Amino acid sequence: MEQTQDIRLAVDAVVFGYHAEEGLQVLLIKRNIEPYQDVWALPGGLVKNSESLEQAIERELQEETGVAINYLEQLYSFGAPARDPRNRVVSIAYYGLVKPEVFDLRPGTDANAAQWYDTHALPDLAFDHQEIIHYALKRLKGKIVYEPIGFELLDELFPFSALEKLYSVVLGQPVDRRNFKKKIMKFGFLEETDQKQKLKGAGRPGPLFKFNKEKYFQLKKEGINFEL
Amino acid sequence: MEQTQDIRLAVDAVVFGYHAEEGLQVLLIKRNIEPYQDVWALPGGLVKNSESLEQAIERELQEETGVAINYLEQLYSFGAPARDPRNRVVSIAYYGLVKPEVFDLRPGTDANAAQWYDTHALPDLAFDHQEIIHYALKRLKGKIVYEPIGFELLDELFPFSALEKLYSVVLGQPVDRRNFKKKIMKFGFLEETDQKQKLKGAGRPGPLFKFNKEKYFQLKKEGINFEL
DNA sequence: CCAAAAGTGTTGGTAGTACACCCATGA
DNA sequence: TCATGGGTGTACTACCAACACTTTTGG
Repeated sequence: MEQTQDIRLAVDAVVFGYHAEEGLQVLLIKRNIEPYQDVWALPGGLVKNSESLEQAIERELQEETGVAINYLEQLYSFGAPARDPRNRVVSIAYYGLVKPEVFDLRPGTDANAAQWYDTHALPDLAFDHQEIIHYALKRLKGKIVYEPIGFELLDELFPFSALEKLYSVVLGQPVDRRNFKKKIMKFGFLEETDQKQKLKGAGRPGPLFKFNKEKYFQLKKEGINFEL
Repeated sequence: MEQTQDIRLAVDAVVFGYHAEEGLQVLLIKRNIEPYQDVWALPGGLVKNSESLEQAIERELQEETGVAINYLEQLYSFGAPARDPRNRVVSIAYYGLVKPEVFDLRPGTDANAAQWYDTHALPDLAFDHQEIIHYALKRLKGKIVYEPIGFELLDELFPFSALEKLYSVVLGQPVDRRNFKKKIMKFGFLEETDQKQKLKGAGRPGPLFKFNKEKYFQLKKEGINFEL
C-alpha cells in the first residue's frame, strides 16, 4: 500500500542589502517558535495553498521584517530529507536585493527581531540556512558580473565610487577605478546627472549617477551584453 | 482558522541526449493516467516521504524509461498555482545528460511509451512542460560554454568533429573548426588516443579523443577556467 | 597646507577572429 | 578520380590590464 505524501513546502529568502560602511549584509530574523526557537534564520515560511511562490516570499518578508524587495530571483530548492529535524520540509530559496533606504527595520509579528548581518560575520543559523546563504553569495558573485543587478543595491542616485566599492566588496577583490569606469560607461546605460555628491568628510565631490533601466533593456534587446 | 497546507511536491526531468544525425533530443513519455492522459510529458512524479529529490528523479527515470543519467543538475522549481488543473502541484525540475548508448529505450510500467524527440520538433506537451524544456535548453546553452559538460553527451571515445558538431548544434551557430580545436586543446584535459575513427562513408579518419575528468578537476582547482 | 576622495590617458601584450588549402579514405 | 570529412598555421585586430599624477574640497 502506498503511503500518501506528507511533505511541506516552504520558501526562504536571502535578502541582501549593501551599506557603504558596513558592506554586504543579509537580513535575518530570530525565530520565535520551535524548532530552533531563538536562533537566527532566514525569513520565510510555508506556502499557502493558493498563492504563488513569489507571493509567499513577499508575504513572509512583509510579515516578518516589513521589507519590500526590488529584485527577486529564485535561487535553488533544498530538499534533503532531514534538513528539518521534525517534519519533511522542502524549501524553495529565493534571493533578493533591496535599496539602502530599508536599512531601518521594524520587526514583524511572526518573529522576535529582524536584523542585518555582515556576510562575513554570520551568527549560528537554523536548519541549513548557512548553506543557503553561501549558495546565494556564490550566485550573486556570479551574476553581478554579467547582469547589472548591482544597481538594485544602491540608491537611485549614487556617486560612481559607490558602484566601484560595491563591486569590490561583492567580488572580494579590488577593482581598478579607471578601467572599471571605462567599462561601465561604454555600455551607455549609466547617466551622469548634474547633481553633486555631498560628502561627509574631506575629498573632492563628484557627480551623481543614475542607472537607466529602460535604456539597459533596450540595449539588451539590440544585442549588447553586459560583462565585466 | 488556518487551512492546512495541501500542496504536492513532484520532480520532473529534462533529459537530453545527443545523436550525430538527429541532433539534440529530449526524452519524453506518454502519460497513461489523467490528467493529460495519452499526452507527451517529461518523466517525473511525486516525491516520496523519505527520499531525496535526486533519488526521486532517478527512481522515476528508472521506472518510466529505464534510463540512467550520468549528469544531473537542478534546474528550477515551477510553482504556479494552476499549473496542474486538478491539484496544487509544485514541481522541482532537473535536467540531465546521457551518453548515446542509451538511445535504445525500453518503456517502463508507469507510462505507455518513452521516446526521444528533437528539441526543434516537440509534440504538444502536458502541464507547463514546454516551458520547462525551453528553460532547460537555455540553461544548457549557457552552461556548456563555461563548464565542459558537453562530454557527458558523447561516448567515452569520440572523434573531434563530434564535439565540434555538438557545440554548433547546441549553440545554434557554426563554430570555426580550427579556432575551436585550438581553444579546447589548450586547456589540456582532452587526450588524443591512438585509436582511429571508423567512418561510415568516405572521408579521412581521425583519431579518437577522450575527456580526462580527473585532469579537468585538478586543473580547475589550480585555477583554470573553461570558457568558450 | 595637509589629508581625503575623484578625475583622467597611454601603452604593451595577448587573446581572439578570420581565413583556405592539403590529406586520407571509400566508393 | 571524385566526393567526403579531417587536418593544419598565420596575420591582423581589438580588447584588456597595468599604471600615477592632478584637482577639488574639508579640516
